[in-house]
Amino acid sequence: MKQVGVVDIAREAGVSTATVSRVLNGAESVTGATREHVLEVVARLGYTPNAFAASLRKGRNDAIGIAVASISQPWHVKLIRELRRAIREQGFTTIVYDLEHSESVLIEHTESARRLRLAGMVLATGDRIDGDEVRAALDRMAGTVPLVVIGQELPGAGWTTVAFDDVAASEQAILELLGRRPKPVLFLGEAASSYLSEERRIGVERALSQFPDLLAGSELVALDAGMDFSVGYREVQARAGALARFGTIFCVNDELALGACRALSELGVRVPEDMMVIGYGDVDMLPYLTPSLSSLSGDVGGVAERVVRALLARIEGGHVDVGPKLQRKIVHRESTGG
Amino acid sequence: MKQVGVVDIAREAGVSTATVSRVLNGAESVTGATREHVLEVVARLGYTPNAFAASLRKGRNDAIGIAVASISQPWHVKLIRELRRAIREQGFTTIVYDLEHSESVLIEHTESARRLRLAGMVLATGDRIDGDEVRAALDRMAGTVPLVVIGQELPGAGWTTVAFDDVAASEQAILELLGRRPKPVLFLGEAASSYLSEERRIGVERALSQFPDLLAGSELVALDAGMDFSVGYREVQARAGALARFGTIFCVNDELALGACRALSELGVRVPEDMMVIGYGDVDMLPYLTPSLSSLSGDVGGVAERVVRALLARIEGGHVDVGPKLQRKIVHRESTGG
DNA sequence: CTGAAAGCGCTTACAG
DNA sequence: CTGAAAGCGCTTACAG
Repeated sequence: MKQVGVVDIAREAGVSTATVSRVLNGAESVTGATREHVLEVVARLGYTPNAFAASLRKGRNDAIGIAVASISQPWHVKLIRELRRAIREQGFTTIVYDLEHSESVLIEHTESARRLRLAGMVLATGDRIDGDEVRAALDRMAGTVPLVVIGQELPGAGWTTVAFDDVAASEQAILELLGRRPKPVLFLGEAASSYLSEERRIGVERALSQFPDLLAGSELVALDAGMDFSVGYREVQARAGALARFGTIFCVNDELALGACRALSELGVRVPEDMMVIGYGDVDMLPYLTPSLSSLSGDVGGVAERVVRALLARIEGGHVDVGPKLQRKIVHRESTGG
Repeated sequence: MKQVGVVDIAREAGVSTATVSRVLNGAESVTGATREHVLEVVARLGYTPNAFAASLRKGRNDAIGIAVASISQPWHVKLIRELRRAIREQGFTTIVYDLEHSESVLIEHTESARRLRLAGMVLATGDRIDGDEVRAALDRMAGTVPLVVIGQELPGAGWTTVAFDDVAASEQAILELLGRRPKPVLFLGEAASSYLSEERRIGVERALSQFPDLLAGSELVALDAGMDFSVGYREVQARAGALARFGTIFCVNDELALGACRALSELGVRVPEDMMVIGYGDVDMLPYLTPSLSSLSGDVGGVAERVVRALLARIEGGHVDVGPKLQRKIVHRESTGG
């Protein structure tokens, strides 16, 4: 069964394919009566234009890619929602890519973006993108697809960056928590593969360096095993005997913090009385946990807005000043004493 | 700056565009030397084929759509991962659609699927799809795009369904829990808009109907407000005075169960001593909550495998017997007494 | 306001 | 094993 095309519609409606195309693309010039008639035929024959033919002819694709490190992480899902909303307001469609924290998947997606001649691409990941292969793939993609990266700045990159000031956020949070309880900190971060962890660790160190004795007692862990609940759980369990020396567990994301809390509860360590716990991202579920979890929150809608503004500027061949890094704020809940 | 195309490669390599195409599509017939040379030129000029032109000419698209009710729900994300893996093994690419629990978004996506001439579509949602408009859009899509639906069966539908036997799962779970504690049940489900809730409610009723006095004391709630943490929390809070009469809170998903637990904890109701709580889906985080949450789990990988098998059969114009409904099993954790 | 015709960039019978 | 040429289904100058 052959699908119906413009020519079928044109023949049936007694007009040219040009007129059909004009009606379907909302051209002003078509007479009311003609328009009605064509639309009636389109509906009757159940015609849907072939997107490939249209894009090929137009020489452009109105889709913008949204690539996130992992759709398993609620923060990224929130970001996707906000970006979609902002992008659709500008008349573009979106296509979501899940990187699954994998370099090879990212590289594949850059190729897909090129093949599809995407109008633009947004990349949000805390994983490093400065490895040789990844960097080359991104540079290659950015050559034809305007790119905006969320979260990390690379020297000499051919794209725009929108980011939170995580160094400052971490520093300030640690100072505030040390004010509540001046004891060493256990920082659960990720190894060299994570740009975000690096930034956040630097902030923590910066704050602690004001108190050399506390810094000496602190432990800044660099994990290699991903960042989910199980890892937070395992790392705290592994330090069961040494927990008394810490006053705060500072986690590079909310999932780690959740896992850490579970381990503490099993070990009989009370939160926040014996240990404060805080995460990063301020995901929706945090108020509903027991204890409810404190976190460093950031304005996702604000990020989306900036990203889209920057992307549109790039698409139109210009640049735009995205302004200073965005600020985070600390949200206290039970896990830091409310 | 015009993008480079096959003709540029052909000219530079001193061959025809046909040969370039053959090399790029892995045809057997090309000589080793020619192949090497063409690939060298492709790499040197940084050529990426135009996906629109290729698909238009080939008359097909090797992409399969995966539409889920909401990517905010971890169970759906797990499903996406498994489906992607299974689909890619078959040589297709995937494209993810987030329905955001919205009928209009679903309808838009069916149109997108038609325009893109997708090779197939997988739809996973617990929301009803038998409303007039939605049903019409799905029928229309299924006319050209092979469709497999996960989770709900519709009479006379032109697609294949793969589903869990949720009626049986709920019935069995309730019977088991009544064995542990013969008290009335508070069921938190969704209103008429949810097919899944309906199935699960029926199972619960079926089990309770064996114990008329318990059925009389039970309450089967039909919520209208979505299914996230906040709803579970609010509904339990709203029944603060009446909780003593129930022995179990049975939730239609894990997020509701999490919210319910938080409310119970605030009200000083101990889980599981005073109240058992169980959810649906067995999401990854459950073991790390306090208390850890019991749930009805299902084999997501098994679903993905069946779906892909059914979809391939449809794509090739045939049908396939997907077999009986899949079984769930109850996973006991602290919230039901371990 | 409308139509005839060219052409977007590929792939694939067909011929050699 | 390779090339010349047709054609996938649209949209858009161009002409009327």
